[in-house]
Amino acid sequence: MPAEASTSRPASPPLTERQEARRRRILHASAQLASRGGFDAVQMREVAESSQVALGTLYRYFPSKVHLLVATMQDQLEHMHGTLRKKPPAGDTAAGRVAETLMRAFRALQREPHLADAMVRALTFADRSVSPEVDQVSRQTTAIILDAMGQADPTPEQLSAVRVIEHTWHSALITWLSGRASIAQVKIDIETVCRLIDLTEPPARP
Amino acid sequence: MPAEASTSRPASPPLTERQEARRRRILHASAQLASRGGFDAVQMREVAESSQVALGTLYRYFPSKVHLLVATMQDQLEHMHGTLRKKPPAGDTAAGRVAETLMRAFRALQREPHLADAMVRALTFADRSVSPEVDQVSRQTTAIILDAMGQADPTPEQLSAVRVIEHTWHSALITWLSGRASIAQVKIDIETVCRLIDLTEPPARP
DNA sequence: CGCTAATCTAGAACAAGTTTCAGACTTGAT
DNA sequence: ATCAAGTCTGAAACTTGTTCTAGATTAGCG
Repeated sequence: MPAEASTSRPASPPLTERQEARRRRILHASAQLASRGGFDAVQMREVAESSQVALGTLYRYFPSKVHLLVATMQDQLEHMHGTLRKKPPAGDTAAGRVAETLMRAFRALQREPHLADAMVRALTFADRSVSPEVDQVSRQTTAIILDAMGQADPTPEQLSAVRVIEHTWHSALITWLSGRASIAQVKIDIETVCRLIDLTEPPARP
Repeated sequence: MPAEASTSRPASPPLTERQEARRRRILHASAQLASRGGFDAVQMREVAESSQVALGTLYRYFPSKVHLLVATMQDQLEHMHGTLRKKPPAGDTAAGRVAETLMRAFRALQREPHLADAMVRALTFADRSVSPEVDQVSRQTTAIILDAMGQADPTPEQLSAVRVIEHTWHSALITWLSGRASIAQVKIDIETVCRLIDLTEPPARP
C-alpha cells in the first residue's frame, strides 16, 4: 500500500525524481536546524546551503519560512501517526486511550524540544496564506485522535470534543515550550480535556 | 480606589509623568496601527514615529515587537475586564455564564479583528523572554473566567478546567483569525469546553 | 539530436526588526 | 545653580526573511 491515501499532498504538478529529492533534502535540513536552536535557528539561507539548493529554489518549494516549518510538521506527523498506529493505546475508555496517545506524542516531542518549538510556533503563527497546509496538519491530528478513540464514525458532538482537545493540545504545548507550564501540568490539562469524550460517548446508542 | 490591585505591573522603577505619557502614547499608537493591518502593520519605526519617540526609546520601553503587542493586549484586557464587570452574565449555571462572558469578549474582538490578530499572534508567538508578560495576560484571563463562574475559591480541579478553557479560547481565536473556523464553530467549541465546568462544580459541597 | 519552456543557480537588492552610538536633554541630589 | 547619572534623540549599521535578475541547466518533445 502506497501509504499515501488520506495524507497525500495536493500534488498539483507531479515532481520529478530530482525534485522529490530536493524537497526531501530541504525538509531534512529544516528539521535538523530546528532540532538545534528551534524556530530562530531555521534560517532560510542556512536551510538552502545545507540542502544544496539556491535560495530562490528554496522559496519556489516553500514560499515562506512558515510554510517550510508547517510542511516539516506534516512530515513529522506522518511518522508519528505511523508509529502510534503500530502500538495502539490499551486503555478501557476512549478518553483514557486518547489521553495516553497524546501523552505518548508529547513524550516524543520532549525528545526534540527545539524541533517541537519551531513547528508549533510556525503552526500558530501561520496566517491565512498557509491555511491549506495548517488545515492539513489539523486533519492529520484529528485522524490520530479518532484512531485512538476507535471511533470510525463520530457524531458532530464528538467532533466538537475532538476540536477542543486539539485546541488544548496545541495551546498546552505552547505554554510548556515557553516554560510557563510544567510537564505535569500539561498532563493534567490533557487528562482534564479528555473527559469531554466520556461526556459525548456514553449514549452508546442501541 | 486606585484600580491597580491585582493587575499592577511590576513597576520596577516608578515612571515619571512624562515617561508614563510616552508609554501611553506608544501603546496607543501600537493599538491604532494594529487596528488597521494587524500584526504586520505594527512596524516599529512607524510606532516610534506615531508616538513621537525615537526608535531607541521605543526599544527601551518595549524590548521587542512581541513585548509591545503583549503589553498592548494587557492594556486592552484591563479595559475588557472592567467592561465585563459592569454587566455580569446572567446565566443560571457557571458553565453558561463563562460561555456567555467569553462570547461577549469574542464579539468585542470581532469589532477589531486586525487588532485581535496582532495581539493573539504576538501572544502565541512569544518566546521565553516574554514569559512574565504572557503570564500576566494569562492571570488576567483566569480572573475574568473565575469572575464569571462566581467562584472566589476554586478547587484545583476547577483551575484545571479553567486552564483548558483558556487553551481553547486562545486556540479557537487563532483558527478563527486565520479563517479556518467560522464564528459559529468558535461558539460551539467554547460551549463544548465550558461543559467541563459542570463536570467539576456539581459536588456543591455542604 | 536540437529546440523550447520550465527550472535552477548565484548573487544583488530590498524590507523590517533590532542594535549601536555620539551628542542633547532631564532629573535628582547637593 | 550645578553636577553626575540616567534618559532621549537621530541616524547609521546589522540581521534575516523575502524578492528580483541574468545567465546556466534540465526536461520533455519532435
